[in-house]
Amino acid sequence: MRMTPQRQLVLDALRELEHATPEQVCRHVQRVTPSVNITTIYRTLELLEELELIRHTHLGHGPPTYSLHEHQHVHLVCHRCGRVDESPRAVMDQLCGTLRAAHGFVLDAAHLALSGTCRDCTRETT
Amino acid sequence: MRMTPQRQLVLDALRELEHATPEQVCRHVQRVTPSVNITTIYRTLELLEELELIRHTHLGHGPPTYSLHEHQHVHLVCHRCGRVDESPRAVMDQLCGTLRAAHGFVLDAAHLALSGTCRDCTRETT
DNA sequence: GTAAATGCAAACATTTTGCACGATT
DNA sequence: AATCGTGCAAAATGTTTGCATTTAC
Repeated sequence: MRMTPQRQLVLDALRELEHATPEQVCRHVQRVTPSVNITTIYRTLELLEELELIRHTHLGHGPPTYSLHEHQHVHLVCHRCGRVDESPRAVMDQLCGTLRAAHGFVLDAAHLALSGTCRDCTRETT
Repeated sequence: MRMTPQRQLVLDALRELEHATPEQVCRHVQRVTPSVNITTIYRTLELLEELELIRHTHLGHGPPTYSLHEHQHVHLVCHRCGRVDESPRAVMDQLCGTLRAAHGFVLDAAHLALSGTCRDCTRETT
């Protein structure tokens, strides 16, 4: 496989943005090289994910967000304001064990976000 | 607000299907009344959700799935075979407390699914 | 009768595919 | 030269909107 400029640009973008949708990666890449097509972004993200250099997370509504593979954490999405907070993977350890025991289900804590109401929005409600 | 046949049909569909995407609801409804348009399905689902009669869950890829509001549980989605398992809400209780203490984040356990590898797929890998 | 709800067509957003052209080895 | 990667256009998918018509109250 070849390390083309486009592929390097996508990796650089994710390193800088930490996590981003395909659209956001595209805009970031196009600031440096405007000719890069969004199709290439999609194909590159897919490829880099197969190589396990990156991974994607579903935050709920809207497109998935991609990040470097080592950038592992649990995402907490507020369904009122949309804010995305992060928590260390370890908060899921106990749940992880429970699900494995009860269902044989091996949890991938980082792939899906958790949804709820963030501190600020909770305060506003009361 | 009016209880139209279409709205009743959507509720009936969700009662029978337990959880379903807008597309699946539409197909189910159209078996009885083929004239119902998918636009109406979308609008009805949105309305019924505002009334808190139903809710939706993001299982990861693909469209959201809707279910009756009282039908609350945690969804476990296998990212290898796509199978969706269910677990009682209570398995999230401890995590729920941890997140509230650490982030002030009030978890909505049912809105997003958990992703991982199901028992069968885990067995196959080994 | 009136406001609300529906159906239809078209717009929209996101992602995927086919194919010809260009770059890399 | 052969293969792999890219850009472009078009298709596919999922969802939303505008508007005329119909329906429930």
